[in-house]
Amino acid sequence: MSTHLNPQQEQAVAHFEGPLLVIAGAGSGKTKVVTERCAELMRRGVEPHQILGLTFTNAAAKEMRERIQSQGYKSPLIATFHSFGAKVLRESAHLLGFSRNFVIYDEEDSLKVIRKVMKELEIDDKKGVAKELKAAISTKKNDLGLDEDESDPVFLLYQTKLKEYQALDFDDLLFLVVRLFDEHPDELIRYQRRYRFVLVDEVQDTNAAQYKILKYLVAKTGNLFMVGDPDQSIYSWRGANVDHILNFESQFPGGKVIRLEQNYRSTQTILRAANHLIENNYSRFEKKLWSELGEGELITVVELFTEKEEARYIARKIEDAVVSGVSYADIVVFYRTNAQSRPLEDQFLAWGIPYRIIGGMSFYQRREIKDILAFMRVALSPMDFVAIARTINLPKRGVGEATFEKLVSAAKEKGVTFFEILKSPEIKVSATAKKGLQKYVEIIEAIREAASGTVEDVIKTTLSESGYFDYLKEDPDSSQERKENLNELIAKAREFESDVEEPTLAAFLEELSLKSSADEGQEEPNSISLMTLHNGKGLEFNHVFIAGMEEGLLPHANSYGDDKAMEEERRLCYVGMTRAKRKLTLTGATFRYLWGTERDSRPSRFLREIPSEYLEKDSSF
DNA sequence: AGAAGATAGCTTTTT
DNA sequence: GCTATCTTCT
Repeated sequence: MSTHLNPQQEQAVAHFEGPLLVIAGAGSGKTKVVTERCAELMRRGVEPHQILGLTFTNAAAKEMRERIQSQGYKSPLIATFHSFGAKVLRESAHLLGFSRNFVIYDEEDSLKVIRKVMKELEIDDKKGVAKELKAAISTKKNDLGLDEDESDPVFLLYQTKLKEYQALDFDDLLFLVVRLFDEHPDELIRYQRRYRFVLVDEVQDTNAAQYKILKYLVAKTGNLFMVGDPDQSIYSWRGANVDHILNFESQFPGGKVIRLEQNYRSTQTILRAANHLIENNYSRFEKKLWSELGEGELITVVELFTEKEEARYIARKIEDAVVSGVSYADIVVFYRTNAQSRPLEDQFLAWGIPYRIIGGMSFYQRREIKDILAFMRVALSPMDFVAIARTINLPKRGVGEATFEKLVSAAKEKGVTFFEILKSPEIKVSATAKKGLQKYVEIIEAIREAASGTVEDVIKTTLSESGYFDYLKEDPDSSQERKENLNELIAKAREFESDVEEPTLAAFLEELSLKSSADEGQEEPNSISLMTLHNGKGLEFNHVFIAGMEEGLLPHANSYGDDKAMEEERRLCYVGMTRAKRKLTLTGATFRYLWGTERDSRPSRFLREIPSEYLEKDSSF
């Protein structure tokens, strides 16, 4: 075994069978322990295909795979929960009444289904209602909070429609796996036999459905290796439940707990400050992080006048750091809300500081990308009505909503597919609509034909057959940028073609639908990073700025009066602080434009919770 | 069917 | 103040 592990790490790596919970504090070498443990299992003769590693993000899964491979081992299956769910359901969804060619709906697609459901149930589609209903369904699925005889008409109709469209939403990728295991024990046994050892990263973020899947998978062997940190639980608003960690000992009697408390990332000053902050939380799993990396510099705290001043200050400090030899890539600016990026971007542009924004609007959510992907989806999954509705009149070819609805109900009545109706000679629609529909069928069939070739060809066929570039010219302001994005999509397809063993169109579409904005663009190497605190988890930087250390922002005003939410805000701040290796700077503004009006801001309570011995006020401006 | 005007939103969002 | 979506008008 490697000698570069500390005793606790070594103990975790050496663990063989039975349940183990590793409480891994920030910067305590968590990834190293997980990958070493995988390697150690294989050294002991466990085959790679007997191991399953589960993560929350594609990035984390990729990092683990690469680290295992770099040690000369074949990587086991390391997947996100959702892509694992998709994999299971591709094998077994027929048992639940779904084709194995189901499509995966993202938030936008699902919302369209909800709006359709609301229309049919005559629910007034006021602003935000659809989103609320979607969120309620999402919570139900993630919390496994469904009654035996679920009677919510919205939920029932929504699920019926998804099945009709042969589509699953993100939550179904977990929820239906649970249902599969509930209802088909023989299927469960297959997976239990396949994966003798299960590892989970960031277990503090698991929701009830994910936890149930874990418990199912290891029910026979108990070989569950969980790594997480309750102090970094920042997704409870998405259904994550820290109790899964806190109740580990009662859930897995005889399970072992190991704490990794030595931090290899931050200076003592930063770490002690973060420790003091988090100790203000009541519900915790007590642990004490320590570091040997020296005291280092004090944490700089500055209150500027406005958000513009704040951005200017940060820009100046970045330039100072760069002049003294720090590289741009070593610097990050965190904020609580995406809206805060605007003034920062303005200043960085003015100062010529190269930056990139992580998260935010995803490439794959852009309209032109979704349009083209929708065409391809229809070619592959002719029941995908969300994609059909999106493309049938794109570009405009005289097929309006009324015509579309007429056709849909006609198909339902006659019990034939939508495309059969389109081809049937007796459809009674206007002449223009008829012509348009004919054209549409031609487009889809051309794409379907191209689908036996490369993904790149399919995209090119889609673009030319649909006349999409001409359509883009209608809006000259945006056409150039959208065109570039589409070329980027072609480039990604090419990349996919060379990276993947079986680069089918279906595989391409699945990969894209499970990809997030944070997975993109590691390309620009020498630039600072801008991101929300949520997106910072798992990362580290030499210099960390946290902007907007103000009441109302961090902690966010929506957490006032809710102790649990307030503690999560504190953890969010803690996560941000513990990203810093050497230098941490906390900034805020006295006046801030928010929603169009200027508002007074008071410094964040979290600043007062950090002992002043670790802080220095900067008054050099 | 389509486009211009009106209105209500607005925290985070691994997938 | 910005912008995504809804309504209304042609």
